[in-house]
Amino acid sequence: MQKPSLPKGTRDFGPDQMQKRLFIFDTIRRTFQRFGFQPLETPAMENLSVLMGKYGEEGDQLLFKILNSGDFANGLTETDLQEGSKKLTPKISEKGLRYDLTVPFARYVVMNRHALPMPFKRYQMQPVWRADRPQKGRYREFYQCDADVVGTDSLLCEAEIVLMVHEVFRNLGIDKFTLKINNRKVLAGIAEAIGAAGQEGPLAVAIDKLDKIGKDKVLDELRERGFSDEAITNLEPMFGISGRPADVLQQLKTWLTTSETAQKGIAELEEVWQLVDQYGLTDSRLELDVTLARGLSYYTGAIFEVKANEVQIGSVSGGGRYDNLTGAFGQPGLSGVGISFGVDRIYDVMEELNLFPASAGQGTRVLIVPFDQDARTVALPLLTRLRQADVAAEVYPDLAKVKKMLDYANTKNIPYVVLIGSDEVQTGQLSIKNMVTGEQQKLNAAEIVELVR
RNA sequence: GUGGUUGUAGCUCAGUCGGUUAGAGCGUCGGAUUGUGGUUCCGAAGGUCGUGGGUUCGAGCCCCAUCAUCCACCCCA
Repeated sequence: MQKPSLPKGTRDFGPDQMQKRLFIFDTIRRTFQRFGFQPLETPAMENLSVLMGKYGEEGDQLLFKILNSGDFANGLTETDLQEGSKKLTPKISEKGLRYDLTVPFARYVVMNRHALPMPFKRYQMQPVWRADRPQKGRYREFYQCDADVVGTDSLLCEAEIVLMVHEVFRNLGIDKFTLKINNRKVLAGIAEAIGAAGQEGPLAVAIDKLDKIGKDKVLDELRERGFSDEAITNLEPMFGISGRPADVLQQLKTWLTTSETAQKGIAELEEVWQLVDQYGLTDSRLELDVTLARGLSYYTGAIFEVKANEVQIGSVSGGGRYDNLTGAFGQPGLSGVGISFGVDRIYDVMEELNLFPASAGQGTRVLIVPFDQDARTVALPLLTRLRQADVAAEVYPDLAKVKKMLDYANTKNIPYVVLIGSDEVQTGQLSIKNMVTGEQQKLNAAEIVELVR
């Protein structure tokens, strides 16, 4: 006999967990729909040609690859084997599990471009897979809830993302969150201004860690990554920037006056702020963070990241604008912007902070307990009436001891139990017991439906 | 990919210096109670001590390997 087990980094979701997860999914879905996004699903697996090269070198390594079906080794030669896994992989694997929802979306848009309304707004809530090492808040299979708009570069979309983030987290009950925003053009501008044009990638990765490891170590890392002493000296003004968003933007403007790219990024950030204001967002959690970088290489404009303030667990949501994602699939010039909610981390946050409402765990409302065969003639019609009244109801299927049946109700947290024995069958007055208070009263079927609905 | 942590009952864990028959709580099942649960009382079942090797008169405990797990780094939701 073998012990059953689960692949590393994957999990089952039992009924209790699922009910809470569905609460999260439902909350997010309602917001997406309210903002005019339409549902989309794509296959779990994609051709590797679609996936490879979209997430940078690191991303390619984290892709789960699927071994070709059938005789995958057919036609392989000794030299193939000796050339190492990198050359061997494409010969034995042509499919992979999706790594995120944005790239499959871009593929879908390109394949269906003639049929889609433009701008096209879609939401998608599906699992994605990454082959990295699991740890707290990090799984190999996890769910993302994405909303993206393609076919417009209007900054209204960025503003709407800001609004959606606020709506979702407030509806979930996560009031203490921070929505950080930055713009890749500003980062590119900084690289330009310090004389390291085109190096914004490594620059961003390093300064992203500022609040974590401090200024000195960031500078060390930049040196290691090959930035010149001159560039590092030129970066100095960045560490002095502070104040309210408007002040920060003003300081950036002055500092980066020579970079056209930076000026554009700054102007975009200003406009997003202005638009959010016009939407009338109150008590905004939006913060400007010049050190925010984000990894995925395809972002070109705004970048977002959401953190839950009271829980140490990476970001719970992230996104940004990508100007040319569909370009890789032969359709350049289509700009898009999107946001992704990480359901699993949101779940962990809500669990840790005890934020799930009691209603998120509601299952069966009424359990009917017939004492004998005869009692079923009363039980089954009542069951139907309850269900017609939209009350979640079930009957205990076996003729067991009453204790056992009431235990069942307790384990499933069922608030009402209807007990039916010979007395009840004769009089039509059924015993209904409130499992929370322990109170029991006799009511007829119609009154019971009325009480519990 | 790098570093570390922990693996003992279904779950959470204890187990002294290496010593003879490996424990507790919770849960499960049965009974007290053949029409009343969640409280109480009584009883029972449940173990390849992750796996393989080694040291020893003797290993849950020490050593090596291996697998799994969790945590941190890299990176990310």
